[in-house]
Amino acid sequence: MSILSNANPGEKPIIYMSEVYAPTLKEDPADAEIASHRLLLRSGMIRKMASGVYTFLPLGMRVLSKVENIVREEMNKVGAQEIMMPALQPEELWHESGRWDDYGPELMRLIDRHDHGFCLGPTHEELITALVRNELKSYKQLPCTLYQIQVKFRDEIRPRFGLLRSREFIMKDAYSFNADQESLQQSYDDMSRAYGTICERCGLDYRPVEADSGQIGGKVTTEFMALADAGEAELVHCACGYAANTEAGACIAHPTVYEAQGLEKIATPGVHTIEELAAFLDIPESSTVKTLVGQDGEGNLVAFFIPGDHELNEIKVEREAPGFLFLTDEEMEAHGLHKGSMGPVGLPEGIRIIADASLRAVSPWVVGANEDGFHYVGAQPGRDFTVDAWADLCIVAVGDDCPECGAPLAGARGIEVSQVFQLGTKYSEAMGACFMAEDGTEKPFIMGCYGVGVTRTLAAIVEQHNDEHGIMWPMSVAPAHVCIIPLTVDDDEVQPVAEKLAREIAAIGFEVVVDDRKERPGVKFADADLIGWPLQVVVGKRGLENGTVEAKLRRRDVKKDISIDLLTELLASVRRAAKEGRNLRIDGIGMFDMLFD
RNA sequence: CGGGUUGUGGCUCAGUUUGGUAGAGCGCUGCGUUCGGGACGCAGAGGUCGCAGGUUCAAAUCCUGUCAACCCGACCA
Repeated sequence: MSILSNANPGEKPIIYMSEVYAPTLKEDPADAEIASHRLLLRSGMIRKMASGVYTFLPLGMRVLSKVENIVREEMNKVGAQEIMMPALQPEELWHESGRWDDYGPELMRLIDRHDHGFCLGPTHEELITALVRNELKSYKQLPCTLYQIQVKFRDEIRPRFGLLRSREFIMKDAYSFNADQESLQQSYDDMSRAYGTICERCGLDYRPVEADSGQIGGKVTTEFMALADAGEAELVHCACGYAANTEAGACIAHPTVYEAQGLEKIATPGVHTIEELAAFLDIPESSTVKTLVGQDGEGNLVAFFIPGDHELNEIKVEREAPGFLFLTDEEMEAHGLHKGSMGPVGLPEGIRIIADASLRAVSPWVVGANEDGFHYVGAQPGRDFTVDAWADLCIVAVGDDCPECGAPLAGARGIEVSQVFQLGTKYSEAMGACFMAEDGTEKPFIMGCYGVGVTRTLAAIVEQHNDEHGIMWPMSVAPAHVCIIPLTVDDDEVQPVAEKLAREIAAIGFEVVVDDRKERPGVKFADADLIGWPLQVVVGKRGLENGTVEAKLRRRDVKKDISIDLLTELLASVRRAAKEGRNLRIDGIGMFDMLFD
């Protein structure tokens, strides 16, 4: 596939910087911290209108369109059909799904003059389900996948990081309607593959990761994370390709064993935390066992046991004990529990004991003795106490075993640019969206939903492709491919050469801008680096004396004087080849790369 | 919603402690000199100092209230 996938064959119009509304900033805006926010503002691509609300200026708009088109092309390739639903959505549909009450304050609600309730859509499951329920009626019409690229609204608690977490953003959302689980899996796999391709075409270093399905519901889901320190998500990943969000990833800890002869109670004065216990015994925290007690939704007491060097994962806890809440200090007192020295041996009757699966292979344990200032070493499951259930309970940590290959996991931060879900029948059942199956029975659609944060993807690209001078756009999404910089614009030598080169390069399908502003060279160079054109071609009197121009590859930060004759010849041969219908592949910057090798 | 910080020309900030008629740099306009990595000189334009009250002869500065933005924590593409 060509990197220059958005280029149609034939000449492109040339863009003149003197006519472009692209106000660049010499200084960093005070309220921008991270690279993408800072550089998108400075390069004149976006402007803030309110907290978490941005305008796209012409250059930013060009990039946005390119990202959208990449998404659009990949969606069309897997047979999804583009539609456009309203951002303004009637309240009734949200009552049908139950989310008017469930979604919370993040839903932007409003009331029209007739006192009808509406919201600005944060997502479109309700609308799409309402759309198809009257018209998709037979299994013969399935599977069907629809998508749109549209603005979404979420009243974020705290908008931040520019486009990474905004209140109004562009999202591509797709919804598949399937007759059975097998078909859903097919749609899901197609989408996952398309999402990988989208990330690749956008030049992102990304990982598909195991994730939690959050508010949208459903069981099976994958997040696509662009690796970046500015990302809000923590993930673990492995050379074998496995990756997981730490919120949701399977955890295989390896607790270490502190050998003891038998159950032995030892005095541990002043010890209240795992850290203090490990220090007191001079053993690693991984050799201790942490006890956490709470009540499930039905009021039953539950005690969780996990390796001392790990944290309890609340999502996993919810699976084992729905409605689980930790006991307050007062409640612990009331149940005869001693904070800081709890353990499985001698727990009050009736407390259910659930232990992390990693502890199954470990015996004995170092635990609290349920007595202030005392702990047990050598506590043996089965002999000294009974574990009611074993489960995966911990937040996965760097160094834990990869569940796929067993190698130690590495840590990273990521930006969640997209996510695929298998929704199942949550919305189709709630909203009565059914079809007639082959066997003549009426069944609810099995649905999948698939989102790409388009504006977030744009920001993620900048996070991954920048240096101290500015942005380094990948060819595939750059606002234009080549910037010609005539160093003077009021003489009859430099400008005509710049014009001629611009036309020749545009003629073979590249997007060309000419920086014809009456600015000093330093200003043009600085702006070109800041905006991040993939290739710069500098035309100046000094070079013309030798018949050369200077070309600079932004991403490699290399400059080279190139003979104008040679360049013209090269461009002409590409043009000829195209005219003769020879399949000469113009793979973006690769063509220019060879000028530098 | 808790914790922290900040609101002063388009942008970045000083001035606030100790009240006394609003400053700098960048940007903008004009003229001139410059002209291969964010030039220089001269002359200009542009600010109810976030907003509302209060104290005072006098408030950017002190007091009260309020609004907004940003950063750190709990939600999410």
